[in-house]
Amino acid sequence: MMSTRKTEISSRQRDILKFIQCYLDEHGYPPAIRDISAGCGISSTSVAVFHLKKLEEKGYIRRRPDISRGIELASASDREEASVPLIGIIAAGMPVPVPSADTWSEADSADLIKVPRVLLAGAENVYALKVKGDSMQDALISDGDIVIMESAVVVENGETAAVWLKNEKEITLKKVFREGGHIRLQPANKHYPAIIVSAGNVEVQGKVVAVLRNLL
Amino acid sequence: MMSTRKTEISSRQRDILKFIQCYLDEHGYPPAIRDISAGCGISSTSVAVFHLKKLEEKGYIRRRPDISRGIELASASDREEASVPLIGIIAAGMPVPVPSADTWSEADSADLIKVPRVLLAGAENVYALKVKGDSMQDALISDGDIVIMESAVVVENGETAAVWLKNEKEITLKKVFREGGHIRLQPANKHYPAIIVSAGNVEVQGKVVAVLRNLL
DNA sequence: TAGACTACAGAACAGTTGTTCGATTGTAAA
DNA sequence: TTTACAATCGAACAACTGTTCTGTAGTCTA
Repeated sequence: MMSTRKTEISSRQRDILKFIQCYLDEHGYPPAIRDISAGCGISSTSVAVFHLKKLEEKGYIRRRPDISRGIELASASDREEASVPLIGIIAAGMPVPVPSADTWSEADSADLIKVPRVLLAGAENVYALKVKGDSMQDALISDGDIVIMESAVVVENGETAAVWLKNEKEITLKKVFREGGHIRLQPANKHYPAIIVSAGNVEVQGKVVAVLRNLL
Repeated sequence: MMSTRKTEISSRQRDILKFIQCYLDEHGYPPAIRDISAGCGISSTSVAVFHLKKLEEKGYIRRRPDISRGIELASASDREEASVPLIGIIAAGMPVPVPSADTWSEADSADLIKVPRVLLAGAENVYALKVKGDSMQDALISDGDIVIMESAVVVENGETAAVWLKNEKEITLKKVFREGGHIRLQPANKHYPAIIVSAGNVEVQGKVVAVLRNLL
């Protein structure tokens, strides 16, 4: 019963795990077994293999047999971020840019921004817009914010969307509720009033997935 | 003069570059030359080597000679995100958790969140807090938002900080301005009034670096 | 004490992988 | 046409690297 529990690892194993993370950070590719041995002061590759097996059993890493440097961290840091194209700006009196089919295939790395994948919650066909002006403070959105959008022309009740009001010729970010022929647009800031508009006056431009704000 | 300019790459080279990115995304380690050949429909490793040299000359990748899978992307996607410890919640009537010295050394991967490094703008000693309640809507911050903070006890004029008001026993996020003995706390939402407090009543808990909001 | 387990070392083997050389083809410039 | 160069193929070599085997040593438990 004194045996190590599944999630517990020895100090040597923690060393190795940390070394792998650092090496990956520094080089962009994983270390070879001999790199690990040397880096952790182990004088035999078999010892590294031994601990690597433990780490794999305990779920900290994954390995591909017979593949050089085929070590993956279970906390797969790479998979936890996505590249999203920044395709334009969003402001009150302006329709939002609409992503074209090849927005995502043409990797114009200049306009790609990194977003933690957890923020995306599995959404696909996402793109980013930079907010211009203070017209969306009722949506708790500030000038300079980055809004992550998902392509959509319909939204579920209660979801936040970028809505184009045809009559007013205005873009607004609000929670959308269908209510008997009319549509209620509810600001995120509860101190602001909801507005009721006719279904024909609204055009959903996309769902709001996330908001990034940089204060520095 | 018709020769390819430095930044231009052939379609084959773009293919290879894209393949490397995808492979890295999928596996967590770079492809071997033979993986590239197979993945791009090239039947000789020397052709891949040939194009890899071009890509390196043009600055798109870096290579380590004689190292298996020793390919680094110049756009170092890995270096573009940071892990930030999520150490607690922030709410109106509660002092914010203060990070201890070993908050950053003890990698409790459970409470680490990934943040694009561009959002950090070089800030160090950053930590994350989850916002509880709607008390900070004047700061354009919503219930459920993640606030990225930087340890600091002093702030420059105009910077946004988490401020503890001793008399009111309340946390608030505001822009801080020193104005002749007093301090003006300015909400991000311009429709809300600034408040003036005595210097002795404020205690800066940290700078606000960024805000993440997930609507889905 | 014997048995089981963890941790380590050294070495040999085999598979993976980077490198290099020679040869071929197509296009564009001299 | 000749020359130059980009792009390709095939094959062989050498280095890198993962795997495995044989030992040794220390600790804990029955």
